[in-house]
Order: sequence, then structure tokens, then C-alpha cells
Amino acid sequence: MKDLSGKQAQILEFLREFIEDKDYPPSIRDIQEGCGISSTSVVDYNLRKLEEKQMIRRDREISRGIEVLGARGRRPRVVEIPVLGAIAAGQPIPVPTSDRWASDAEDTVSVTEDMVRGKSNVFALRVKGKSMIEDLIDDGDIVFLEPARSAVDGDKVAVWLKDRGEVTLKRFYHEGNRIRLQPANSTMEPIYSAPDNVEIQGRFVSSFRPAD
Amino acid sequence: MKDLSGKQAQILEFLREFIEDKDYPPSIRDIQEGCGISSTSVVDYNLRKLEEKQMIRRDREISRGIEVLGARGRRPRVVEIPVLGAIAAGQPIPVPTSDRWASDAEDTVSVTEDMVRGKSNVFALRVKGKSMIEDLIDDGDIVFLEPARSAVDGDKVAVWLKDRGEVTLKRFYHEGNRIRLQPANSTMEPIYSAPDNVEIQGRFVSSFRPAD
DNA sequence: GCACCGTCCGAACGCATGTTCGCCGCAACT
DNA sequence: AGTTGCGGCGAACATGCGTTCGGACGGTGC
Repeated sequence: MKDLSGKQAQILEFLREFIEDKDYPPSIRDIQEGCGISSTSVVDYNLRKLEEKQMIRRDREISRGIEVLGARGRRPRVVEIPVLGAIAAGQPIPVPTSDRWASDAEDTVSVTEDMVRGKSNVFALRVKGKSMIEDLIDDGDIVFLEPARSAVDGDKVAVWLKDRGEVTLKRFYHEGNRIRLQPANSTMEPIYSAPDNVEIQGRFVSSFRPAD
Repeated sequence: MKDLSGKQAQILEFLREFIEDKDYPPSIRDIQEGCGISSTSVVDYNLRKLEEKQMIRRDREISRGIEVLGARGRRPRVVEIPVLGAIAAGQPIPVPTSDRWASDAEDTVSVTEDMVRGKSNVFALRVKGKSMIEDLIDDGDIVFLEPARSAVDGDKVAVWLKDRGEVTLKRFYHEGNRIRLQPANSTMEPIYSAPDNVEIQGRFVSSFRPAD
């Protein structure tokens, strides 16, 4: 069931390379030529075999209707995340109110969908400066956030501190009638603030750190 | 040059959705039906216009030879990174000597190519435990490393400390006739070691932190 | 030997699909 | 009105491409 002949493996490999390269599936005759096969019927024959073995899917009656199945075939869904700007202590970030940022985003980053947990409307911020290093966020990191106005205890959120006039990323805790913003490092003291002084901008989804 | 008529925008949108959905480009008649156009020649006419405007690329004489260009069209190249295992203080990591790990990798992660800088043979490790939190690497993080046996000053490398019997991620500095492994946090002291006691496993490329 | 089966070959068949061509309606000019 | 250009229409045309069919070649079992 799983093992396939040399020619079938060759065809499968050719399929992957062709699709990767050209962005559309090859025709029967493309495969024929690319694999050095002398007849289209041989290709058809082996494609049927591959289909039986669940390696590919074919849309009959449709030109180039071949689809490679399996982990290497099904391309992971890629989403474009708008990078809205930089976040640094002392500087506000422009937080969108509408849900269409694609136009005013200065930059975008493409990531596989599982990196943002399939959430929608995720946006990204480029971290500037070392000011948040105690939150395990380094200079140059990219943080992915989902829009949020509220948080539950323990959430990592980007909050706008009205009195300080700055945005920071901390863990969020309700504590009596005040808010505790907890850094992730034991050597740092938490920030306490009145609830109406903090304005939640977004909830942490994930982060990425490129090389230096 | 940039603005396109309503019908052209409609066709372009249809192209994207169709390709996203089916994994192969539509035929002229697919577009005709999908956009409610009464003649194939109209589709052809507008496709030529789109091609003039550099919005798409057509492979003449080839069925479904349409390719959407631009940021939203050209899919970012996705590479599969083998996750070789977990890294935690006190435990060695199995570092491959050959360059074919795909078979023995327990897991893989798909990321867009720019996340690993287009480097080849990159592998990934899942961070276990909080033991490296001072290097801005948290529990659950995924670090991407490229195989390396040497490093230049300042590189973040995964090193095997023979005397301690553990692997850790630090910045690497030659300092006289010893090696300094520098954490990224000022409250932590660097580790000094003899050159023959450290064995470099891989060089840090990037890291990713999923949500809690 | 013979029959059977998996694989391959070459050619023909026929639908699917891209391309071309003449014509029309409409708006903006002269 | 006449002209020009753009966008659309429908049909015919030419080719791309999937499919089918008769047959060949090499194993394997009887």
C-alpha cells in the first residue's frame, strides 16, 4: 500500500518540484518529458496507481488537475501579517480601530498560519530598544498581537499606560481594585496601576526573533 | 498603470480565491463563469490587460498557465524544519552529523523561508524548562539553529559544555585563551571555560515563541 | 509449453481550453 | 455626422491535454 515503484516515486518527486517551481501542476505530457517516459499512457497508468495509494488527487476532465497530498504536498496556509510599527518605551503605537489595516501597514510579514494560531486580524509590532528585555522580548523581535480590549489574569498584553504615556508588554492581573502588570523576571518589580489608567491594546499571540 | 477596471479587479480577486482553494489556476472558462462574463474573449482581453499591468504572468499555449504576481500572489517559499528534539539544561541534544535528518526527525515545523534567512540545513529545538530564561529563551520556545562547529565573537551558539554535561545557548566570545559564554542578562554572570571544554553544536538563526 | 499479470508503448480519439476575428454599443472627441 | 478608441460579444478555429485501445515485453505459476 505504501511502497511505490521507482517510476512512481520519480513522478511524485517531479510533481513536487514542478508545482514548487511553476505554481501550477504539470500536464501529463510535461511529466512524460520531464521523467523521460515514452508514452502518455504510462504516465496516466502510474498516476492512477498513485491515486489508488492516496498519494495524489486528480480532478478528472480538468487539465492539470493534479494535487499532491500528504504533508509535503499540502502547502501550509500562509497569512500576511501587517507590521503596524515599532513599539518602544515612551512611544505610543498607532492602534487601529477598524479592522482593515492592509492599506496603511508600512510592512507585512508572511508567516505560516499556525504561528498565529489561526487567529484573525492579528497584527505585528517591531520591538525597538532593549526596554522590554525583562519580558523576554529583545530588541529587534517581532511580536504578534491580536486586538483585544480586555484580558484575563495571566495574559500577556500590550497596555497603554496613560500616566506614563507609554506602551509596554506585561502579564496582566486584576488584584483587588488595581491592576498588576507583572514582568517575567524575578528581579523586576511589577507595576501597579489604577484600572482606568491602563488601556489594553492587544493580546500576545506569539513572537519571533530573527538573528542579530 | 496601476488602476484597473472593475472587471479586472474582479478577475484578479477570483484568480486568487480559485488558486487558494483548488491549488491550480482556473481556465478561461472558469473565470468566465465565476465572474459572470458572457464571453471567453472578454476574459482573454482583460487578462491581457492585467498582464500589461504586471499583475499576472501568463504562460502562453499552456492550459491554466496563469500566475498571480505581487505580494499577495507569489506565495512565500515555505520550508520544513525538522524539530530534532528538546533542549534543556543537563540534557544533551542529539546533533546530526549527516545532513539528512528528515527521516529521523520526530516532528517538523513549517516556516516561511525568510524566518531562517534562506539558510539550508537549519534544524529546530524545542526548549524545555525555564533554565535558559536569562537568555531570553522561555519554556516552550522553538529555536532555529544552523549547524556550526565554530563561531565568531558575539554569535549566539548552542554549546556543549563537556565538564557540566549540558547544552546551553549563550553568546560566544574568545577571550585570551579561554572562552566566555555571555548570557543576555546583566544580572547573570558569564561562564568562562577552556576552549577544549566547549563544543559548538549550532549557531542561532532565529527563535519563535508561541502563546502560552 | 501456456496462461496470467503488471508495466510499458504508440497512436488515435475527443473533449477542454486558449486564441482569433468580425461585429456592436458607447463615449469622447473633431 | 464622422471618427477613434475602449470594452464587450459570440462563434469559429487550432491546439493542449486527458483518455482509451490494441499490442508488446518480462516475470511467475501451472
